[in-house]
Amino acid sequence: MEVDWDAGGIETELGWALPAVYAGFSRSATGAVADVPGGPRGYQVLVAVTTEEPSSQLALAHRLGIDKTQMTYAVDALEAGGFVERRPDPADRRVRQVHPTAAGRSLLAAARVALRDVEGALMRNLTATEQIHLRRLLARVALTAGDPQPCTPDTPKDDPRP
Amino acid sequence: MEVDWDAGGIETELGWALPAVYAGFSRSATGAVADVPGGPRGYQVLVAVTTEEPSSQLALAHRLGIDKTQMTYAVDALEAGGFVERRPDPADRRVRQVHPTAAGRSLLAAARVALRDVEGALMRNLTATEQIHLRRLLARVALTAGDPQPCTPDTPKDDPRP
DNA sequence: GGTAAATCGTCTTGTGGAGAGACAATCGTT
DNA sequence: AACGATTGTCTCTCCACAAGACGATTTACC
Repeated sequence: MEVDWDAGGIETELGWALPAVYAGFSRSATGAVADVPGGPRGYQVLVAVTTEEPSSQLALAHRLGIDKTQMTYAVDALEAGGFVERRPDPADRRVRQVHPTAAGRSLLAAARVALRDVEGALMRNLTATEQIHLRRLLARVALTAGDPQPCTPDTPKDDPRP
Repeated sequence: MEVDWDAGGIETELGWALPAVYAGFSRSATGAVADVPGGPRGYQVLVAVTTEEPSSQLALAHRLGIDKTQMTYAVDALEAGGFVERRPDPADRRVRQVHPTAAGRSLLAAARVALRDVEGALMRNLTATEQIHLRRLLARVALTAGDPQPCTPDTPKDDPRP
């Protein structure tokens, strides 16, 4: 179950490991958040609206990296289940602030627990410390992954081959 | 540019970081391997056939995690460009072994260099050591990510979502 | 030895999600 | 009050993906 890093096989490719991990996570996570209306998308919306200041659906969509048209469906599903509610912004009646309800907060707490179990199962051959490291490294990369190729002339050109 | 890990925001979710990193990588990598017929899929096939023993297309598809029908298209595109060739297996004439040509090996070498640059740009706010750590951790998780839920007796299996 | 079942690779077809565009409602500016 | 800009929703199209069918070939069984 070890990887030969000098052979240059398919395991050493980010283009193989990243989709593989993502596919495995999606498969498990979809079941873990099955109770959340809208599926994984609805879960993300629920996390954002409970941990951040209320903003417009458009800003929310841009932050979560999804299309604005899909945001409509996700909020529709959550609102139909009574987990969030749309409130017209008193300052700008075009925007609909999305607020979580008490049921939404409890649903999020339950889903979070189920998701943590799934994530632990996904990274089961990593130690607890390594899991934390992987989470932090991924989050830091994701922070700049959305920017479309900035011209960084000072990018270190050293060989990142393990 | 730092993450507040105690707030439980969206940045702390694997379900946010993983798709974000994967989307950023796909966007950049698609351009880096644009010269490879078949795109990213063709690149993966090229890596596999040059670093592993020749096997059937079906085994190759299962190893790369792609569908057998797509493997046909990928090999078709690579063969049309003269980068791989199908050889009938002398032991079993049903299977077609996929062998790389000299042009395929040089194309792979060039694409690998371009891909390493793209990957370095993606992880540009990580040190070289951290990049190596991330690669290894991802690869180790990916090794078991394909197995469908091996030993989690406390997870309810009653959710076959469509 | 002959026949039936199984396997590999290819082709055709259906399906689901994702994104672009249009449209009504609303705000800011002049 | 009039015009352009922005937000949220709806509709449409496109495309990647997978399931099934089919010919070619091998293996198992009688």
